[in-house]
Amino acid sequence: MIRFEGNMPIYMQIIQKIKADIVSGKILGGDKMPSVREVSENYKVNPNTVQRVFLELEREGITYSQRGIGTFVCEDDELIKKLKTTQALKHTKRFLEEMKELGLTNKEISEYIDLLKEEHKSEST
Amino acid sequence: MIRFEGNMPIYMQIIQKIKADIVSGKILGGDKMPSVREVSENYKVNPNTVQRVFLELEREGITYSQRGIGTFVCEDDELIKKLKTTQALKHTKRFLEEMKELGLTNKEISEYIDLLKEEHKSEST
Amino acid sequence: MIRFEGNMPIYMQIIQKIKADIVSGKILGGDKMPSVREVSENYKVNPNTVQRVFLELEREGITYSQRGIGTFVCEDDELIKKLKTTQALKHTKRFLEEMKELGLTNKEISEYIDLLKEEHKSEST
Amino acid sequence: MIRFEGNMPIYMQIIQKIKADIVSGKILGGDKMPSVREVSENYKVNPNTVQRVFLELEREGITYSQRGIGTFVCEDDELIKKLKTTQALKHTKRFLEEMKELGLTNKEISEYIDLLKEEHKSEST
DNA sequence: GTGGTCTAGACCACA
DNA sequence: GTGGTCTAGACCACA
Repeated sequence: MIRFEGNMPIYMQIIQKIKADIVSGKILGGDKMPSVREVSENYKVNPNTVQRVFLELEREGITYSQRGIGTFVCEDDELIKKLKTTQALKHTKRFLEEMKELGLTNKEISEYIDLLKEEHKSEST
Repeated sequence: MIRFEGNMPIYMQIIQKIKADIVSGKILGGDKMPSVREVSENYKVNPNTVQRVFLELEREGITYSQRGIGTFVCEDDELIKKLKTTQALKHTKRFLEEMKELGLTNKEISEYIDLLKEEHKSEST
Repeated sequence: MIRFEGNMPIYMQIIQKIKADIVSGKILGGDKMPSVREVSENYKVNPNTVQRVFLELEREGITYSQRGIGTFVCEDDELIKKLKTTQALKHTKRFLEEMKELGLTNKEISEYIDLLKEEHKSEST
Repeated sequence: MIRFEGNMPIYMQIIQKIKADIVSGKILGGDKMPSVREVSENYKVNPNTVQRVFLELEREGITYSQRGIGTFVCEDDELIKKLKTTQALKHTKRFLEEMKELGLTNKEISEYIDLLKEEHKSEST
């Protein structure tokens, strides 16, 4: 169960959750996804919202749907790996740009990361 | 000139840009800010949007306005330092969350950063 | 084995394939069609779907079923020729509509065809 | 005003119409699109349906939206040209495959096209 | 005014 | 049962 946060729209939070599950191997290539109705009940969210999630995932090539049968995770493992790398690079690039913009040096950036890494450890689930 | 990106609302992007300019010393404590109209023309943006930016900056205590004279950057150096730290922590926290969600270890995160740090150096402005 | 494509429903794709096989002479008039179960296993498809395919083919007079014996391709050569023409016209009409909609002239349409005809030759099966 | 046809979903028909208008130059790069509400009233269609149309066009990079301002056609003329070529090639490829599947020769294919080209002329708007 | 998100709910094609 | 389309309508952030 997700607790939906702040400003990010619900459908995006669900997308992120699913992507994370795929990328981290909780959901495997070829797996059948739960149906729109199941996800909708599971997250207490309108089916249309889930529909949108599935549409988006399909458009990104992460899943494919077969009418009357269900929605499946793409079997192309390469694509999934690429997804992970692409996402990671995107986040890192953005982060570095933001930090540089504040006038921080590489060294200072590393210090901030080390600082919060520790916190993450101690409060980790 | 900013090229406005993706989903982040324009007013937030301008706020972030101004904060970065203050924190990195491009704009100094006590400096007069350009007028709403100037910023609006400069960025080709609706004056209402700039108005909102100024309101928010003032609410956060980063600027103060003097009726009929203009808006000025707060002279409190402490506050500016704090602003720098706050922003840096915010970016770092978000970044680590995103990377963890992809299932990346601390070590992998560091590798991504080191990878892009290098690029930043070579193509640096 | 067919790889089912995009949006066209599976049952239609199978119908089209069978029609093409009849029209091109791979299946001959009077031939016994494989059973629903065979087709279903062959294409890894739900028997209901195949049932629907057979129903439709029979409705169009392309096949006829004999209870307890099986389904047979119609022996009427005229009908098969007509089928060929009908299908060809259908495809052509649709194609021309799509191309016109893009604002292409007759000349440009011919150029596209000549271009791809060549490719088809060189990589032909 | 479009009269919506047969099986193709309304939102796709609107997308096709808009793409055709862009590709044929009726709508130019940089133009502001009519608002969701306007299109919705214009076509007597639910705003959500139009929303979906705009989403799709944006995802394909054909338009971009600015919150609170409106939706605009992408200014990249190259992209629009590419769109035209891509679409044309896609249609042609599919068409040739279908016709080959019927066992038709290149010459026969050309004959079908010439046949219908004529009709298109005589009944053209 | 303009786009974005979400709910509620109907109806359909397909398997 | 499963996904796909569409309507009606609310509420919001943004400009």
